[in-house]
Amino acid sequence: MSANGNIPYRVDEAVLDPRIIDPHQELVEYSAMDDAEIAQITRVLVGIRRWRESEQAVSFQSRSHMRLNETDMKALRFLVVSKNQHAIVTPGGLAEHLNISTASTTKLLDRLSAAGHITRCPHPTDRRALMITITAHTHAQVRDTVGRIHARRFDVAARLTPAERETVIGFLNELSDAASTRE
Amino acid sequence: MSANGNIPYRVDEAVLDPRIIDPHQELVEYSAMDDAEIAQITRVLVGIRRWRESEQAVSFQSRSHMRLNETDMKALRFLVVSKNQHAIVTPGGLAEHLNISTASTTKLLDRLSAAGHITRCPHPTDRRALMITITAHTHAQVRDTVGRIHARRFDVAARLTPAERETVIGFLNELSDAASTRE
DNA sequence: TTATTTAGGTAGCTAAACTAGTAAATAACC
DNA sequence: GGTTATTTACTAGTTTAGCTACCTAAATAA
Repeated sequence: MSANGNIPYRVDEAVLDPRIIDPHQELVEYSAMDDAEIAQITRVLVGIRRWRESEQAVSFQSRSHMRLNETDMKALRFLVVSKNQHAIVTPGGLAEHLNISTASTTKLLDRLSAAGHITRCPHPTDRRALMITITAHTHAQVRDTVGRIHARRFDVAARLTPAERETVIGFLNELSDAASTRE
Repeated sequence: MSANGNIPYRVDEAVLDPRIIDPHQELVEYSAMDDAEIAQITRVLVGIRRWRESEQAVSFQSRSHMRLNETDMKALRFLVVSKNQHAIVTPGGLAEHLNISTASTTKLLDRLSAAGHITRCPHPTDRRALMITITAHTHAQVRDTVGRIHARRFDVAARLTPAERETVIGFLNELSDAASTRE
């Protein structure tokens, strides 16, 4: 395991090294830096991990509250968004969005329909197709959940100064670029 | 749906409003702000979403490369981390970490064992229990993957100035706090 | 008008979770 | 010290949610 970019790294026997950087004992060495700087960078990485974990926890909570699996929840979110856009959702379109087969989508719609979350209606123009409509109650429920999360993020971003926002935007974009680069 | 914090929000009919804030047409109104500020905040939110998506993509890539499902990969990561900490992993401990039953863990270990990723060894002190050890090849492989991701994040954080890092740390921590607060 | 494609559904299969119950080892209690 | 309770991993059988293959009706292309 050698350097893969401009940072040499090592992730092993971390517990033997005084510069432990996160709760899971991963270690990145960067010899040109002093300990204080490494400690600060470590706090960034811990922040990333902590945020990811809290996001997962929130998503799990809302799903288990509505007794839905991940795909079914994703389907409902898609339906809410599509309704906002006045777009018609068909089983085929849903299958494409969720990356599952149309057969699995049939089962998914059976589940959501049985639970009273959606109804299958005739498509206004294509008599082969269906129009999936989310029920009023479920629409309000999902919209509220999504909106709450969104409002919280908005709130956090709103409290930053414009300059701080640019810093955060740059950081997030670099993280995304770094993650998607396969060298 | 009324205000839940200090930001009133609305997530509906977004397409009818000029201040659309993200690709999924969710909308947060904040009447005290001008459009430029809202646009900037929107870029923060888009950055968050984009990063999440790229993280998922990377995780999926590494899993499909090793032909593992999410739980199995999580198990291997846990084994690597535990090895770094010189901690013994038992099937029971693994079940607890993964939030699955011990029966499911037995099957999981069968899969990982058949693929040559782990071996079941006798526990050094408890003759009922097992000690799960990750094979050298798999250990190196997983460690490398995790290390690479980690190194990239480290690299991005390292390129920030100390002041920028504090901004990012504060932002991430506030996001985590906001997500985990259930009011 | 005929042939092909498209949309959604059915049937049956599989992976990976679950619950219930088992044998062996260990811990707790008189 | 011997009996009882608990813990550990496992087996067996069930459930959930995906898949492929195939079907019918409707729309579209030749």
